[in-house]
Formats: sequence, C-alpha cells, structure tokens
Amino acid sequence: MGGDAEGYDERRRDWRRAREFGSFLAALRNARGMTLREVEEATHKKVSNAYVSQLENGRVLQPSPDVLHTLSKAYETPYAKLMERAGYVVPDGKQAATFATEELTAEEEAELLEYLAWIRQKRKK
Amino acid sequence: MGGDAEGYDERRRDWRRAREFGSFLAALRNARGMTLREVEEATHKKVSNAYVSQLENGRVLQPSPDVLHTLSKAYETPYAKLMERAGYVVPDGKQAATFATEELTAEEEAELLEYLAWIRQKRKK
DNA sequence: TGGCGACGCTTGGTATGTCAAGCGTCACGC
DNA sequence: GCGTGACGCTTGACATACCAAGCGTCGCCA
Repeated sequence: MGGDAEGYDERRRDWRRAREFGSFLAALRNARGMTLREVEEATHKKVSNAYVSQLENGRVLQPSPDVLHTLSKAYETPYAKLMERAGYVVPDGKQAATFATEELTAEEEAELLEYLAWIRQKRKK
Repeated sequence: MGGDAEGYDERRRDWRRAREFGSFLAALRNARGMTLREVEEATHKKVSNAYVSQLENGRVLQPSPDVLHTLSKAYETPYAKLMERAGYVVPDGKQAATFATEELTAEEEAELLEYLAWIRQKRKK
C-alpha cells in the first residue's frame, strides 16, 4: 500500500500516530530508567539505539512487528499493546485492559508512566 | 531488521517461508476461483494485482500486516492465520496491558489513581 | 583547563515493500 | 487471419524501514 497519489491526509494521520507512539515508547523507557544504548543492549543489538531514537521522535511510520516484538521483551510490556499502539490491527479484537479497567488515552498513560518513575525515584532515597 | 551483514541463512529461511506463504495465498485464491484482478477489486484497489502476484511467487519477504488484513477480508479468511503463515509472531489471545505487568504496590496504585483524576480534571477545562 | 565517557540525535546508505504501466500469451468472435 | 479482452507476470520508480558511524553536549575527575 505504499505507492502513493493523494494520500495526503493519510500521511498526516500516520505521522500523528507515529508521534504519539513515540511518546509512548519514550515514557516506557523513561519509566524503566534505561538509556537508548541500554535498550539496544537489552535487545541483543537487534534494535539499534539510533532506531529507537527515531521511533521515539515519530520518525518511523510503521515499525515492523518484529521490532515491536523485540522491544516488548526489552520493556517487559505486552506485544499486543505495542502493536495496537503502533496502529496495527490486532487479531482477536480482544482489547487489552489497561490499569484495571480504566481506559487511558495515550497521553494519560504516558504521563502516568512518567509520574510512576518519579514516585519510585523519590522513594528510592 | 534491515541493514546488516552475514544474515545469510536468515535470508534463506525468510525466502523459503515466503515461497510457502505464496503457495498458501495462491491456494486460497484458486479455491475461490478468483483472478488476480478480481482480488485487487475485492480489496477496493488497496492491494494491486501485481503485488498479489509477487506475493504468490514468494517475491515478498515480509508483507505488511495491513496488506494481510486487507487480503484476509477479500478471502474471508482469519487475519491471525495469515499473520502466522507469513511468519509473524502473533499476539497471544488474552494478555494483560501496560500497568498490569508493572508491579505496583498498593500505595503506588493509589497515588497513580489520584494523579489520573487530577490530570483529567485539569484537562476538563 | 583539558581529556573522557555517556548521553540523545542526525546523517548517509542499503534493502525492500508497493504500485502503475506494460509485456507476452491465450482464447474467442468476426 | 486479426482485433480485442482477460489472464499472470515483469519492470522501473519511489517511499521508507533500519543500521553504522559520527556529531555536539554535558558532567566528571585529575
């Protein structure tokens, strides 16, 4: 579906989603206090730090499921969730519940993850 | 994951799988007695007949999930099955979501819920 | 002050997904 | 025989996923 022609608004939408997905990924990483290079290492070099950066900055429109699967392991986060967030149709239609039946928007979830990181760091001392 | 070297055997395996997947797709189409162009039409031009041909002949290593999803509707065949046949890791039916795999203490959960309420109220305006 | 390592990010290149256009073939009606 | 249309397939072009290498910055220690 890559060809083109007049897919102007679609491009825009994809781009927007990529940005949201990027923030989400970044929140995930920050919540775990990992650096880009640590992520690369955690994936056994299967995903480069450069690429993770591009993902987080929304510079990738459709990261491959394989990459998402690898990242899901590095972040210990459900694969289906990443797929869904990246904009893929996920088989089974069965939607993952978040935060015990709460429905969170992307931003809310990202903010909560950041806040959680903050809480934990604060308590650490 | 694209760019590197020495992925010789991997390439070979991908290629082999692509061929198998191609036959599978061809069988699906033949079973329904559709021509390549009819498939293109059935997908509302979302997948070109040229591309279906390439898929069937194993010339595509990793067709995107979106294409598979479109084809699954054209062939009235389960999406998950196509994903699996194409070699993707398919998410497990039921799976917990982000915060479920996070291990939250009671206080953390309480604080997060409070914070969530605050976020939402703030945004309400 | 100056070197040094780690950080996030940018850049250039390669591989490949995807399509529009077109090719050669085969049947069929004239 | 000769158009005419449908078929599967190939080709050329373009967009984009992904990485290796490198850049600029910042904190740290001698």
